[in-house]
Amino acid sequence: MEFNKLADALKALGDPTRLKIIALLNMRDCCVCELVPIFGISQPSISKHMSRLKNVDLVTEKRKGQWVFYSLNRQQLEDIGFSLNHLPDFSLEFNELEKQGLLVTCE
Amino acid sequence: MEFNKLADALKALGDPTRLKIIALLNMRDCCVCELVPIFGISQPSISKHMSRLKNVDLVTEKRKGQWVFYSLNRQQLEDIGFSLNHLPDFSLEFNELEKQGLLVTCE
DNA sequence: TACTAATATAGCCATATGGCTATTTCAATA
DNA sequence: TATTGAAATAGCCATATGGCTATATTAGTA
Repeated sequence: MEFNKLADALKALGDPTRLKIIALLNMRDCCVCELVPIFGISQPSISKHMSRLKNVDLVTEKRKGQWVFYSLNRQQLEDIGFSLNHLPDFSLEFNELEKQGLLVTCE
Repeated sequence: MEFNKLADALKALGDPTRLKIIALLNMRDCCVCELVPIFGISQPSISKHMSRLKNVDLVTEKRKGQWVFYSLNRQQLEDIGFSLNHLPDFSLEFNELEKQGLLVTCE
């Protein structure tokens, strides 16, 4: 996953409410009106959280009648875990540091 | 990992600067004065980032002479990835919803 | 066509965040 | 001891965030 996308996705996950929403969606698709009583926060607040999760492709939505059901994008969640364990190679940065004599080689 | 700790750790990772610091530490231990020219931000800003990473156990520090070297806590990073792929079971929340007749069972 | 229910959007507000400069602390050294 | 260099802390500021209420939008129904 592209580096800044990864940071964005982690940021979206780094809120207890959104993380719990992800855990709930991992069990079962949910609509907004189910999440409201679980969290005890307003409907617009839940909607805003869903919007953030959707923006980083962690959830998808599907309208069913008057409800909008949200599903977890498990692939994206896996990709995040994978990316965390396969962080990009930044040796170029160290080469640059060395070129400028800024590497600290201690002991 | 405890749920709120996980959210805190993800939040710490959810910033491009800190995520890149983690990626850099994955290659090699670094001190603050090496990170400053890499990011082009002030020394106190780097220090603050290191402090946040330390608070969620993603890095450890070791003083060597006048420098403080930071190391990645790979175990913690792995734990985060693992926890993401093994989110807690929140069926109780759905039981509660059902008890209150708030489950939306559509189609 | 109204009316209701679910969801989204707009906009407000208090707090958190990520940058900065100035200053302090701590270790090495002249 | 005085000085220098690295890192941490304090405190400022602009922006982002996560809550809220009010209002729009959309689908189902009387």
